[in-house]
Amino acid sequence: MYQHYNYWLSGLVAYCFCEVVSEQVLDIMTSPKLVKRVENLHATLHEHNYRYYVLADPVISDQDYDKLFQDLQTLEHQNPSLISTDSPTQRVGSIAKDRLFRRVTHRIPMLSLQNVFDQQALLEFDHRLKQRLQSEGIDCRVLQYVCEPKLDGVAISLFYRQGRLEQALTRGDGHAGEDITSNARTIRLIPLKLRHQGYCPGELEVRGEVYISRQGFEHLNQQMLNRNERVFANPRNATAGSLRQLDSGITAQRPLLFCAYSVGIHSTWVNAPKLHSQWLEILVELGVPVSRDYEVKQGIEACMDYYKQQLLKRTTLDHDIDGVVYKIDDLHQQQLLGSVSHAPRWAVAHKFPAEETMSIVKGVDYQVGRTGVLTPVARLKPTQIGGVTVSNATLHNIDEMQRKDVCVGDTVTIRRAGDVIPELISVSLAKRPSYSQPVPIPTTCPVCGARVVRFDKLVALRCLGGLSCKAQLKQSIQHFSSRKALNIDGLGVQLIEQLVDQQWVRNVADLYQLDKNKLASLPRMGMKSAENLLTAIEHSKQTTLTRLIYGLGIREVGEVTAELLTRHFHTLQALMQADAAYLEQLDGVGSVVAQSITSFFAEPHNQKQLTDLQKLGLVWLEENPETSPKLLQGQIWVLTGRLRTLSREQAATRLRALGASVLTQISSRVTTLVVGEAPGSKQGHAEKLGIEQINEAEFLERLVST
DNA sequence: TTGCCTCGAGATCA
DNA sequence: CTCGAGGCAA
Repeated sequence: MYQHYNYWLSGLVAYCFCEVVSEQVLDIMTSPKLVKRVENLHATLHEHNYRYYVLADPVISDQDYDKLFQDLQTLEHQNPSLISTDSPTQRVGSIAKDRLFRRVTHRIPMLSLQNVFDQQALLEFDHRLKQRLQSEGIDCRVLQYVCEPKLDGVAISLFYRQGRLEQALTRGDGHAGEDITSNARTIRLIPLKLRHQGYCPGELEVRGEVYISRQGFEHLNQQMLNRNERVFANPRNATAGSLRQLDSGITAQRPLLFCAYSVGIHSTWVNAPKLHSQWLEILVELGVPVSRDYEVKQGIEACMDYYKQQLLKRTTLDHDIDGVVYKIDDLHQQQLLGSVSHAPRWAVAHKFPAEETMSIVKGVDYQVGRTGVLTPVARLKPTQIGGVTVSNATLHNIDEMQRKDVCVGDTVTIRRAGDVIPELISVSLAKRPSYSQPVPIPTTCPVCGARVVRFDKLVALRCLGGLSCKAQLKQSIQHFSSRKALNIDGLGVQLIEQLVDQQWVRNVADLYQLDKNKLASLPRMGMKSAENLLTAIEHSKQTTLTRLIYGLGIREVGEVTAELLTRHFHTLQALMQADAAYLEQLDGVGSVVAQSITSFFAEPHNQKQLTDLQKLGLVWLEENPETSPKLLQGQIWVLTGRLRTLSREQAATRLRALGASVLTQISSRVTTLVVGEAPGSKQGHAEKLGIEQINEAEFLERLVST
């Protein structure tokens, strides 16, 4: 630990130096001898770093290392032209100029992992894989897995070009993450330059976890305490917080560690590995740290042994792990298995049982959601669990609450499900106090007093107050102004609360008639804030049909459906006139959604709302400019039979991307029918109506040419 | 659901 | 200095 600490200090020294150096514009003639000397120092320091961090087998003392490090610094200081970006002294750059981290798309998405919590689910996982592989003609009575501990930190991706660290990204939503290169460079376990240049692929993306050791965490918090700053709640938050610093000088002072667990994009070469475990070995040779605890196992039973072994080992480790991960070792098998939307099929996280704690139910409140659904929420005596304080736990619905038999005053067991959402597991009847009362089921809304009903067969209670219920109104407005809807910047929950309570806003249209002076009179609002808000509101008047449809908060209509409706109808007028039967024909719209849409627009009150918005100057683009050009815009396509090259879902997605609507039934409005193998009755139907029919080859041709 | 960082702006005190 | 909003990660 303290050895690591010495190295961070060296990092600090480097920080001071490069600040000075960058201001000098010296251009001293450099002798070949000097160049050689600097190169040697680079190589030596990289080698010692590698031995220290990756192999955990240093061959020189810290003092000697620091001496070499300082030699290099002195040389670079005297000869700035010799400083290269992968020099061991260049870990800390300057403060990020552009105040936000740039968003960058991952070339291969960073998926998350399926989780299992017990042996049963794990056996099913293994069984599924065998079946899938067998159907691909692979003999696989025993699957070979790579087992490794699952570190509890923050996932990142490192991109190396010609062996040099070029870009570091956070995982983000898996699709795109943030560019944290300057912060990643300060982590000493992350090589700026890979070893064995000749052998390493030209492009290599390393994926792994940034984390903090328990000791490092204690030490950091002690430091924060000494400086009178706030301490971190747990190592993971400290890690995430450190990576988000705009000043990488601060990141450099944090005891961040790194451990790689896989490879993303990479150039291929003759001896490219065939196994995941071979990749891990290559990473070690390239100087990238990987877990020392990984093992290759034959069959899922062996994996379970590994799990038990790691579970025992857990407490002795210097860092948090929340489970172990099993991956199919054979890369070809991985490829055959492929992925589902959010996770690869060939890997699974076997999670350790979540930490459980006792707490006391101080009360149960009912929360009223945007659509009026009442959700019981247990208010708990604040309790530490897994490094955070939990004081609320949702009980989901009345059935759930009654099944668990929750009473006020009960002592209960809680845990964080999936390590995120607090969950009330059970009540301890033995500890139930005599005064405890069952939680009353409300018959009226706790917010507006309107009648509460429970529709047949539905578990949910619903407040009938509609928008005259303040809770529903507040949430509708929040939804309307949210980023993906009308995007009114600066209109947060607190402000909405006040606007509604003052009765200045009774519906979304009222937002467009707010008075600046009145606004400025609110607490924590001044002239400046009021002006900014009004500008943001004004700005939101120019919007798109998709945003408007989504923002209206029609039940069952989210982002995706809103986009779908825009693509198909193009105008609000057309959407409002569509009947349920027609809507249901749209691929992606079922009877429930169709019903929701028609009943929303049938409501006179909603119709008035829309005309009011228009009168107040709201305009929307009926084509969606936020997506690529639509060459099949306005066309309606139907698919029949089996396609050889694409799944039907893939084909539909491609068509929609080009602006076409995809329906499941033939009608006179359909423009084109794609006929695959073994077509159904749709073909005959289309024939009668004289609709254009094309086969798979023509279809593919059309996809490329448009 | 909680905790963290950053930003802008209001509040407070000298 | 403090707060609210917004964004991010698990």
